Amino acid sequence: MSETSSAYTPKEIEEKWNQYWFSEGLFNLKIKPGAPVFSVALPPPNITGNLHMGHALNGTIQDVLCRWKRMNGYSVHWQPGTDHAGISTQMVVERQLKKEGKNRHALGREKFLESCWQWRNQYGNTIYSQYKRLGVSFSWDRLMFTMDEAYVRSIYRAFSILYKEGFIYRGKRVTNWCPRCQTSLSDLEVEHEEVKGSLYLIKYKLEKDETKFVTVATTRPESIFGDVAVAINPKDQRYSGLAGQKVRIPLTQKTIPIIEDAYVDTEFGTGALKITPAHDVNDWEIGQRHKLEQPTIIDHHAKMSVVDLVPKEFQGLDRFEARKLVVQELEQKDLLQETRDYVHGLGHCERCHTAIEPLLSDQWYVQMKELAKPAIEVVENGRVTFVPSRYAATYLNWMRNIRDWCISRQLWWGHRIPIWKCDDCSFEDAFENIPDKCTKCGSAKFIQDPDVLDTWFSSALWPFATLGWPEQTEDLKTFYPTSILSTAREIINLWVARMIFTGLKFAGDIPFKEVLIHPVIQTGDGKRMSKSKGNAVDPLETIEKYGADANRFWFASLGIKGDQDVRFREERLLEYQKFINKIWNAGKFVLRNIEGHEIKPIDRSRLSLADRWILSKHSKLLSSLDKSLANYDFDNACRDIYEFTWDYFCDWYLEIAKRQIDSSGKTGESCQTRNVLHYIFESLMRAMHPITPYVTEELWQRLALKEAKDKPDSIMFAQYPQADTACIDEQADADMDFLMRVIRSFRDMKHLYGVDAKQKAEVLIQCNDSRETNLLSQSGSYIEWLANVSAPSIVSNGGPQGKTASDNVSSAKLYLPLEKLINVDEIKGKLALRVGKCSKQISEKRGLFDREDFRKKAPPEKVSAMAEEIRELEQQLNSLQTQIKVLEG
RNA sequence: GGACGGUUGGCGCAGUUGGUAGCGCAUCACUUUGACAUAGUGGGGGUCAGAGGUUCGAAUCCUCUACCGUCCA
Repeated sequence: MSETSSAYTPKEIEEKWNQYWFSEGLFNLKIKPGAPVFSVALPPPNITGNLHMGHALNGTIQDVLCRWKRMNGYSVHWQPGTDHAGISTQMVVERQLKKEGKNRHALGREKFLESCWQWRNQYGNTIYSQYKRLGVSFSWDRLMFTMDEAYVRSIYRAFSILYKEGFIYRGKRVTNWCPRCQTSLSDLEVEHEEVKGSLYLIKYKLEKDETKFVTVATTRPESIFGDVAVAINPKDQRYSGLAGQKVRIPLTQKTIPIIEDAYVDTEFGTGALKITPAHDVNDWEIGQRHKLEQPTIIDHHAKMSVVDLVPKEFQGLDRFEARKLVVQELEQKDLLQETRDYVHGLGHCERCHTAIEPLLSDQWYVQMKELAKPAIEVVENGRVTFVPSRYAATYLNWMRNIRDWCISRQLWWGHRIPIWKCDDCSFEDAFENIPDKCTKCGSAKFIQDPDVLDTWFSSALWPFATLGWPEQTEDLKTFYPTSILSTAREIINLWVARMIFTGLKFAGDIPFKEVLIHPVIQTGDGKRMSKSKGNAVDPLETIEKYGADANRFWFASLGIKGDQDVRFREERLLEYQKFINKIWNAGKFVLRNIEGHEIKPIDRSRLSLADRWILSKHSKLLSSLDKSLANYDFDNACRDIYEFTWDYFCDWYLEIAKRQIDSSGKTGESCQTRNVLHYIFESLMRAMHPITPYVTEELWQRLALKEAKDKPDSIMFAQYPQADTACIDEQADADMDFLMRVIRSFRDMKHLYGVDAKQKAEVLIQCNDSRETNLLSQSGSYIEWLANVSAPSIVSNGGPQGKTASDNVSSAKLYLPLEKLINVDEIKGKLALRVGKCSKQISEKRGLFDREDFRKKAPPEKVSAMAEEIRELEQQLNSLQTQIKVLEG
């Protein structure tokens, strides 16, 4: 970066400071004895993942809070880490093996796991370097991985507690089976999607009288071989008397009973439901109620099983092939009554998008009812709160209707379920340490369960397992419960809920006090971003293009309390890139002006109006920032910073400061101006630092007084600026506001009448109010400087005669004599325009004011304010009309 | 089917206890004065999805409707 570069170059600055922050180890966890604690656990990204918009947004939110708290003197711990992502990682590694012509079964479990570790060590940490570019202040010396040794110990302890207390059981249930991934999935890992399919109406002939039949509606005709009953609603008149009779399964002639069950929806299809317990969750439940068999007729690969129930010609066929063939044969035999187009929800594997096959299988479950109870209570009684609060309902709805959690996965990569079973004596138990023989009979054939745990089982322990639980470590005592958890709403049930119940169960306390749910960033046209659709915007590219600070400012400006979805807009990044550039240039200006001058504390007794005004605005900014950050109103914080910096500091104060420095060396004002410039800008850098760490570090390092003994190594450890209420000066605000209106009015008049902006026009102000007269004479130079007019002459009465533009601001009447400046003829038309505009405003306001009800019932101050507005407008109109007359005469 | 969110100038959005609408981008005009043309100055542009209600007065509160989106069944 060179002193003279006019545009900000983010990449250069970001690399420079990243290098410094890391080489000095500034991000390493430091516990300050006695200081308040702020603790955050980063939602661990998946080792197969790359940084996406959600990570970047969420990272920014957490970083803003962590940096803010750190600057406020807190001991801040932000726990970073990654999770092993069972299915994803296994898929990635298997794909790689396939390219090499290998597969995991040929390789064997042990070798396969070696490949997984190899892959993880090579690629599993890329997301860290991506987070680094975003500038997040993790406790970088505390990286954790869910398969680290210490972490695994926590998992085995947690599992074994649940097992010994009877919360974990093995059960044969219909689970979501992914035929591609060859594993079961929890309900939450299944995505429901609308698909266009068909509803087939199939005739099941009555055993007693083959001329009669019951028509059953189904979307899965291939499953008829697994039917064990046809169910009807007991209230359904159409089928009265049929219960207890038998029907024949088409194509096989097997007889099955007609049963009655209130579950059957009479409105759906024909009102007769075929029951296939092994291949449908609801059918399984009905089957349980009626003590029916559960024959499996589709296998783990979603092919028709080789069993007697399935006719030979279908055995081994893929389920969709079989469907076609079944339909064909039904048609041939006139057993297909009708085929209707039908759109219905179908479960797909979240990872590979294969249609889920509901399958009866042995799985491990966690009994949830009792565990959920305290987790519901802590949200109901407000110990854990959601921001925005509406998400508490999402959470409670899930938890109150909680079903048991299927925690076993038929994978190799992950935490192998710590249950051993003896081949000889059938003894089975959970162990935290690997046993070498059966603890009951001593047999060596003591074999560990082949399945691994759901990845979310390990993630559920994240807030305390990372801190050393089950050991009562200092870290755990200091940083648990954590302060906030920030995440996306899609994992409230998947993850947040599970952390809350495990936290209460194992760590004995809530895992966090507040849950911040940020919006989801969609594509520009409101679609969900996804890698597979190829419509995802890569935050690394936008950081490269616009700079990390601009990206972070955008993320923060989205806030978390507004819309639940926001659309990606490149224009916004451009806007904030320009804003960072603006700050850069303002910084350059300040630096250039203080160079070679001794900066001292501000002498309050020698301040100009503009100095007092900017100090007042600055104090107001700081107190509002404090409130905004404490309430997680990041959007408000950004707006306030943007407005202060651009509209007040750059547009007005800097322009006045230039002239103050130039013109009034002898009064000593220039010296105060430099002090004020430095004071405000240095403070602004600290105020902004949590949002835009790079540009603020760069400028602050250059601004910070070198002689200051206690100057910290980085702005990240500097004190967050506090509002100085003594600086809040309502009178200065009002006075500046008046002068700004006068200045704008002169600019406007010059423009309106086509006066060359560079021409220093002679102006005159007539004013009767003593306060405003004083103000105009004391600070009249602001008008001269900023409106580019001559020093205004102020008179108490008698405006100029002749061809003159005029305007009213408060009690002041502004005159701009035009004869010498422009062609007077043009003016008339322009004045007429203004008359029209002014009259329109008056009639609008009159519309309200002239209503009797308004004057009678509205608060008196509102009525008088309105009257005042109208009076001013009328005066203006009057003045305009007079002007036209003057010009005409 | 249930729950939630959104609908404000061309686009993206503000609008905290109701007082007749603001910002950024874009657009038009003027300006290259030494922080910044990734700039400055000024202008034009909306009656707040629709309907009804409460009120002297509603973008803001209530009811219904439409459309878009998300989550859970």
